[in-house]
Amino acid sequence: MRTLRGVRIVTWNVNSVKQRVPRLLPWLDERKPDVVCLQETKLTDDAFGALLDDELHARGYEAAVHGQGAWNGVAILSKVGIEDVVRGIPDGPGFPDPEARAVTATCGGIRFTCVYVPNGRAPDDPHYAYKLEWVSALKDMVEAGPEAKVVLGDVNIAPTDDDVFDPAAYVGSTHVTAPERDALASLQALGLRDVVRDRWPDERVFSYWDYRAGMFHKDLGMRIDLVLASAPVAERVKAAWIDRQARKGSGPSDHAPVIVDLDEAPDGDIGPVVPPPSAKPAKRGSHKLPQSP
DNA sequence: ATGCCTGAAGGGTTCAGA
Repeated sequence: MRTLRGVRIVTWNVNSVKQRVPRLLPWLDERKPDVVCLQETKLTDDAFGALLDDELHARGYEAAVHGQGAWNGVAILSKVGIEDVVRGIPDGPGFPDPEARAVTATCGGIRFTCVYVPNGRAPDDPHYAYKLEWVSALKDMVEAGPEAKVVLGDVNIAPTDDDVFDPAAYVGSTHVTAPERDALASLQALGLRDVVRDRWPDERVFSYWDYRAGMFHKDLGMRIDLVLASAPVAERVKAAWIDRQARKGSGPSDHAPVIVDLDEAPDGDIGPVVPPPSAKPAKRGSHKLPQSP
């Protein structure tokens, strides 16, 4: 366990950990996070272990995985211990059966809940009602947890219109509707702070860009991958940023990792808040909608 | 074209993702 350097925590929807191994392992070596929450692993627990156990152990990680074949799947990797693992949301909703969308563990004294919130598909789809029920059940579980906690992952909800490249492009779609935003706000009302938005209140900050139509190149994305921290954790944040570098190059996920560095001293001077140069988001500006030919 | 990529499963195509 690190006691002097603080703790670096991450959430990253990797969109198939099997396909992402060539990006994930070098990224772990480069960024050296202490706790990594992964979503859309798309592997059973046995397959995850066969693929990654040796590579992770060699890097000092223990893993708590909750997966299934083909779809969904979450995992927490930790260098600072991993205890009291809970898979899924006990008594939570399913479609119709429970899906592998949450895993919770205590790492370095903080309770981490790694989530992959259901997509919802469309506001009139049964998956949309399931999504709202799922977030409500998540809130109940998190509320019953300890004081020092972080809920992080792909929440599939853009908290505000500032979190999408153009609100007009999403009218009638999921991820931006009032009931979804209300459900997210109810979760945050437990005292969870959106630490990336807190750090970049007026900046254009996205975590997901569609693979198609050069959306990443044009920086037309959404911010749907969040790190929500309770006060004892949020007070320790010394940097919070989205690693757009990991979205570049060949074979990326369509999501970028969200990185949060916590200072070790809960009540000490946290010093200047300065991210790496590559982390500075572009200034918010006007952007055209993608046009159909 | 109104799902423009990508991944998975299963089968030469379809579904799902946000």
